Amino acid sequence: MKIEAIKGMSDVLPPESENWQTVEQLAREVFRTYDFQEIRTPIVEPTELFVRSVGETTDVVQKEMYTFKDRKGLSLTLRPEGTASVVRAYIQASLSSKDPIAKLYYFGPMYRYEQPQKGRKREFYQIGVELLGAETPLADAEVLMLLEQLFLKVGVTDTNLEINSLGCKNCRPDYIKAIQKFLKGKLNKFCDDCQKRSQKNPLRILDCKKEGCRKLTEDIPLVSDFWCVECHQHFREVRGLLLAGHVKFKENPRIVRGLDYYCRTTFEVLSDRLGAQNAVAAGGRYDGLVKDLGGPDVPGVGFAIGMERLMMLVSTNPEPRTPNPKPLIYFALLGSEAQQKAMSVIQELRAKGQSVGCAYGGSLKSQMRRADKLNASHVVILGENEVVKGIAIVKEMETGNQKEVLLGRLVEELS
RNA sequence: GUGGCUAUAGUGUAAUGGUCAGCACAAGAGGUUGUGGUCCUCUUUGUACGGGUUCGAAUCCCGUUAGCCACCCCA
Repeated sequence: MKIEAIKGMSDVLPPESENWQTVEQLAREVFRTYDFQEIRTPIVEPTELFVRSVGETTDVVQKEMYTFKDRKGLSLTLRPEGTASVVRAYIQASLSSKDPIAKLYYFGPMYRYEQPQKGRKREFYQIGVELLGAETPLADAEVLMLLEQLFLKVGVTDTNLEINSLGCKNCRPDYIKAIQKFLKGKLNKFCDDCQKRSQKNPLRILDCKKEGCRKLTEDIPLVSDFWCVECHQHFREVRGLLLAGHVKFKENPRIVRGLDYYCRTTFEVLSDRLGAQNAVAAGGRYDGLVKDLGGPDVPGVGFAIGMERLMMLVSTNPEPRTPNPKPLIYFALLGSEAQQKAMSVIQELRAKGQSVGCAYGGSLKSQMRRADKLNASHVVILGENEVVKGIAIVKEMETGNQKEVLLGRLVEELS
């Protein structure tokens, strides 16, 4: 009976894990240049947090959360997204009273109980950014500029940024009413899903993929016609700033987000190399959220990048085979006496930062074969003969040259 | 939650219902005293799981699980 990872969850093995590290490192570098700082929050939170932030009627809350009771009967949930936790932490630590602006980023796993498919796992990693405390369009623009920079930095250049504004508390209700009015009388012509959407979240009808529904909504009223003066102004300024910052984007009045807390600016980064789940990053503004969760009335804007999806775009770049040897020194050891003699040398080299491997047994031939497989730059051969003479043989693998070195001089020779 | 496709060593793949499930790569051990890559020899590892049909099942049927793809939805 084999034990395997559960459905929708997978291991990131070497050498792929190295690629993850590289991307994460580049991301951290970008965050630093934008003066964002890392926040780490628990993976498990009270269920209530997500119900209240993401929204009771959303699919994420209704059917996708990993929710369970702890030993005292408290309802806990594995976080399905990052923003709620960050906002919770922001409120809990009273960050707003220490600094009116908080610029935070995170990196970690999220959990959603969904049917896995291309680019979608039940456990998936996100890189996220939250900028709290700034209502100005400049904040939206800065976050989007950061996002673009990050993609450029990791070498992904064939994605498209699409933006929209969902309006705010004041003007969105009018828009929803308009949609419902538009649907009246012809709802039965829409697909089953859209009929359900008209009740639950009428905005979603806008991004139905079915051709029939698409046709029917060709002349549906657009949000832009319902923006209040402030939303209009806000969105115009965001666009202006993006243009000034040379960020390429497309306006898409049909972008609708599935999480309730979004308002005003929303955006998605799309790729046609990802299959049906074509968004590699998405986000937007969430001005009422902090207050809704019991904090001060602080605005916010942020995004999350799907790490697995990003890696799909990154790793398809052809990587050149590098035959260059690694700076790895491999110790071929024959006999227990040789092993003993090698210990202090190995320890010293590693302490100096040198990467060192050693054979755990086998013939010299197999040890050499292994050194070659590991792509070691040098092999130190230490057998019974060498121990007697108080020396070791140092072989440079690329040239095949080798020389005898006194044991006492080994560290010096190799570092 | 729904639908379609799939499941044979670590990986990629063969095998009309009928010998011991074959091949390649990978991995490991050797190739006259203790020296890597090429080459040669040998070795390890497999029909996802559970039922059924049959004289006989990798092969046909049912169920389960997992993977892939899509819907819903989302990063």
